[in-house]
Parts: sequence; C-alpha cells; structure tokens
Amino acid sequence: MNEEEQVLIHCLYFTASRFARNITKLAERTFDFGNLAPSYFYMIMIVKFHPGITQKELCHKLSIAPSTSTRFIDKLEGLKLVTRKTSGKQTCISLTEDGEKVYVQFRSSLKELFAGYSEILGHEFSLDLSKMLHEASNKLEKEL
Amino acid sequence: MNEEEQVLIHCLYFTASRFARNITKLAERTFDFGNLAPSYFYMIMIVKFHPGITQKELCHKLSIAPSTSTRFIDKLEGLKLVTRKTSGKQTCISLTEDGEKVYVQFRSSLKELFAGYSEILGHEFSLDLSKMLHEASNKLEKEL
DNA sequence: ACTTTTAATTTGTATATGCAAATGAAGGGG
DNA sequence: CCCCTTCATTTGCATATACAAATTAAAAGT
Repeated sequence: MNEEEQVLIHCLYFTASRFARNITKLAERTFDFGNLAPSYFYMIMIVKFHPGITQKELCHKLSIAPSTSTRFIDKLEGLKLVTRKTSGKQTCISLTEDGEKVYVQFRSSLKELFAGYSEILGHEFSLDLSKMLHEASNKLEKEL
Repeated sequence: MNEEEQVLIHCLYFTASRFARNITKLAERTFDFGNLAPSYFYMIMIVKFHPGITQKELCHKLSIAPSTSTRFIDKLEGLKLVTRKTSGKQTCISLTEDGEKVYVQFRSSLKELFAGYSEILGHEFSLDLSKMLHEASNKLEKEL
C-alpha cells in the first residue's frame, strides 16, 4: 500500500465524506416517495417524537445550521406535512395528519434501507459503525 | 433510550451524514489557506501521486460524479494548480509547480487535522472508524 | 471510408447546506 | 416606560454536489 492510500484511508474527513456520499445514494433510492431528500424524513421523525419542538432543538438533534432548518421547514410546511406556531422568539413545529401518514411510510422504507445495507456490509458491522459515528458526532459537537 | 433515539443511532445514513457535517467543520477550520474547500486538496493529493490521471479515475478514487470533477478541475485550473491535457476522449490532469507547493502545505495541515480529531475521539478509535468507513465505501460502491 | 455505437467530458439545472448579516421579539437596567 | 442587549429565526449569498441531456471523440461494424 503506497503513501497516498495510507493517507486516504486514515483521514476521517475523507473517508466520512466519501461514505456519506455513497450511503446517500442508497438512501435516495430507497426513499423514493414524496420527492423529498432523505434528511426531511429524519426531521419528520424527530417532530413525530417531540411534537411542538423548537427549531433550535431540531437543529441540534439533526446537526444542521439554523438556516438549513428554516428552509427544510418551509418546504415541509408547503407540503402541509408540518405546522409552525411562533411563540415569542421561538417557533414550534408539529406534524399534520399528512405528516403522520408520511411518517408511517418512512418507517417501512427505513426497514428496507437497513436491510439493504446490512446485506452488503453485514448486520453487526453496520450496527457497530453506526454507533461509532453517533458517539463520534457527539464528542465532536461538544468540542466544536 | 426511546424508540426515536434507537432509530437515529442505528441508521447508518443518518449517523454518517451527521458525522460528515461535523468533521467537515473541523476540516474547513484546519485547511484555512487558499480559500478552497477540503475536498479540493484530496483531489490535488491524488493527482500528486498519479500525474496524468484521467478524470474518470479521479471520480472513482474520490467517489464523486463526473460533473463534480469537471467543476473542481475548472476551479483548480483557474487557480493554476493543475493542468488539463486532452488526449482523445479522455482528459489527463497533472499538477503545476504551484500545485506542488499547495500539496506540501496540505500535508502539514493534514497532520494538524489528524491531531485535532485524535485528541477528541482517541487515536485508535479514529483509525478504526476511518478504516471501517473506507471498507464500507468500497463494498457499497461495488454493489451500487 | 461511412455510419453507428460507445464512452468521457461538459453544460444546464436543481438542491442541501453553510456563514454572515438582517430581522424581530424578550427581558433587564436605568 | 424606553433603550440596550441577547437570542431565535430568516434572508441573502455562496458552494459542493448530483442527475440528465448535450457534446465530442474514439472504435467497431458494414
């Protein structure tokens, strides 16, 4: 193995970005209803479990910038999947009935996605990798 | 741990995208010369080790779409860091002298980046995670 | 040698995403 | 009660990235 490969394999920024691109392709193929990118469904799920969550909390749970959350919510609101309710400085988000329906579909696609990559990567391996990424994100966020 | 957290922690798409966003922040802070996003430096490194590499090979090594490579190279060419040489259907890319200089800088920033996340995540952990991501990308690419 | 096919690159267009500046709303000090 | 600060959200702008269609150049079949 030459020097270049060593560097590429050992650089977390590089391997993580590359892997994210690859798994995004798989996810986009799996969530092929609704014309929404996969990330939107994760936002829907979080709102499902935290009705009336503030945008700020959403940003934190998804690790996205506030501006990104604004635009996501704009889009979801436009599709009548969530509702905004401003309360003072904050904005609280909840699911509409249509949003609930989309959530149900999402959950079944999610199983498909799990099955898809588990078959390719191995079930245990996928679980381990996912947990490590989760843990690493939390540590990084605490420091940055 | 509730159902939502379970799903979020176990979904590789979600944890991978989130982690990629977080580590990108760290990388952008570390590579603060040249006004280039981190990815460009990886392209430069690959060209450094494969002078005259074709665009197609670059795409494969970086896991990016051909159109993305075109635009990256446009930018690097504009900055006089690489040169294009079309040969038939293909285009071959090499570093200029300035490109070589940038590469040297990049290598030292890379050490900084490694040190930065190793301190937060642990040296062994970082290495393991990076290797797993590398391996997983390769498997995924083979299948998709 | 001409036409058809194939393969690499480019261009057009769309989107997720971020940062920095602007807005707007609460709350505290005088 | 007004000003100033603080903080959540939004808006303006920039960019990495992808897909699909267009281009271009080699290669293959006739």
